[in-house]
Amino acid sequence: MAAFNEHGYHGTTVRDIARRVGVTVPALYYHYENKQALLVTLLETSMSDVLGRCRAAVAEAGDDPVDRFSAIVECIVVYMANRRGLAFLDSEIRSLEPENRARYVELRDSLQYMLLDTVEAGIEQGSFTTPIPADASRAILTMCQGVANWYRSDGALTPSDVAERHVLLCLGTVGYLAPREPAKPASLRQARENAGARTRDSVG
Amino acid sequence: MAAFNEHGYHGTTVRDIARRVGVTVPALYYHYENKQALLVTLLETSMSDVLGRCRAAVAEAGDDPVDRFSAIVECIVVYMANRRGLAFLDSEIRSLEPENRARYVELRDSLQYMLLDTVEAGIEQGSFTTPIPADASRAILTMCQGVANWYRSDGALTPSDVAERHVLLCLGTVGYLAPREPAKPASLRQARENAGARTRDSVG
DNA sequence: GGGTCAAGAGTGAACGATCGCTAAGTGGAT
DNA sequence: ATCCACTTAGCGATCGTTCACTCTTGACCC
Repeated sequence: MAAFNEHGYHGTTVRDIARRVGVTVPALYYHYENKQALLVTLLETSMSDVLGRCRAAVAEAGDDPVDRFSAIVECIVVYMANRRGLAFLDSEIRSLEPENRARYVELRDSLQYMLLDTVEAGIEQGSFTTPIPADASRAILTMCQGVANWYRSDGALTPSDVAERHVLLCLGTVGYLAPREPAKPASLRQARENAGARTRDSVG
Repeated sequence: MAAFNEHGYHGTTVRDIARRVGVTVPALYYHYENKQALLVTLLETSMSDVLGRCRAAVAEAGDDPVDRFSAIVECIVVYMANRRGLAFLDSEIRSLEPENRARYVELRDSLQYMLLDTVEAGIEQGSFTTPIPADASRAILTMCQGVANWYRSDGALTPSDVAERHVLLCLGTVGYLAPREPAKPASLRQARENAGARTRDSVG
């Protein structure tokens, strides 16, 4: 993953991967069919992982669409910040053969639909106001995945900090306005109330 | 650009580039020092181009931070939708040698600061309410550049449509709330008023 | 329990192909 | 005569991949 992330798929040599793992090249070919299989395995397990975590987070979040939405965003951002190696996720799918690419896109779409479901639920109950939930969901997923591109663990913000900020940003993107009843995580509730407070100040 | 976009930097052969251009390989080397120079030229001219367009758009937009902000977002998205070949922009900078990479990052930062300036101006006049303008600016730039990754010209939306929607989304991201005096482009004014209308409905 | 054998996991060496790049030469315009 | 734009041919290096082989482990039969 580190190698693919540093040099890209074509820029990474099988010899380099073997060296990092600490085995010889034919040993890699004993476990994986070819170079592409290495990338496919990496992409699919990673995407499945983040998808699974988001499903779990959403299940824990309860019934409120706003909580569910926040949980997904938080989950994705924390994952991306903690595992920066996945920055290349979306930029290397062009190196996949069609059927491998299709399987990966399917996983990614699951995540986007999950997001879209909560956004639409939020709109239905009046919490979210965006007239274009599908575009908003795609944009949010893009900006959350983008975190992996710039986050550095030696910076000032922890992954949780970044996640909290992105929850705030994303709530704005879907047109969330009014502050709500206290949510479960204290940090999220605080961020949301901050947004709500400023909202009220500005609206007057 | 098409070749780099399809296969990535390392995945593109000099022979392929030469073939697409319609010349032989040494003819390329007569005009460019090496393969990297081809990528550098492409990245820098493209980034300078979008930066110049944004500067022009912001100059035309007048003094209102909201108008200026909207103009930048619209400009970037239209550019990305029209020239999809630039999708690889941010994913190929890792293939650059350090000094080339630094020059490109500098250009990109100019764009981000331009965005940040308008966001902060908007906050100062009370139009935008986000407490984290820097994070918002970065997130917005990420999601606007992301348009190049999925936009297809054979889809239902024109570049202008997509730009309009992203203006709406991005206004939400920076915490824009109240509808304002009519702006210049009718489509933008309409989108903004839609957002405002729904905002008022929801807040009650 | 000792001998046999098959499978698993890995190695060193090398294959053909293709890569980025260049030396040397050609034709035409100034 | 000289430079520009470009060509053909081919260089050495490196790529993904495979061949043939070794070593270890564990199951099996007598």
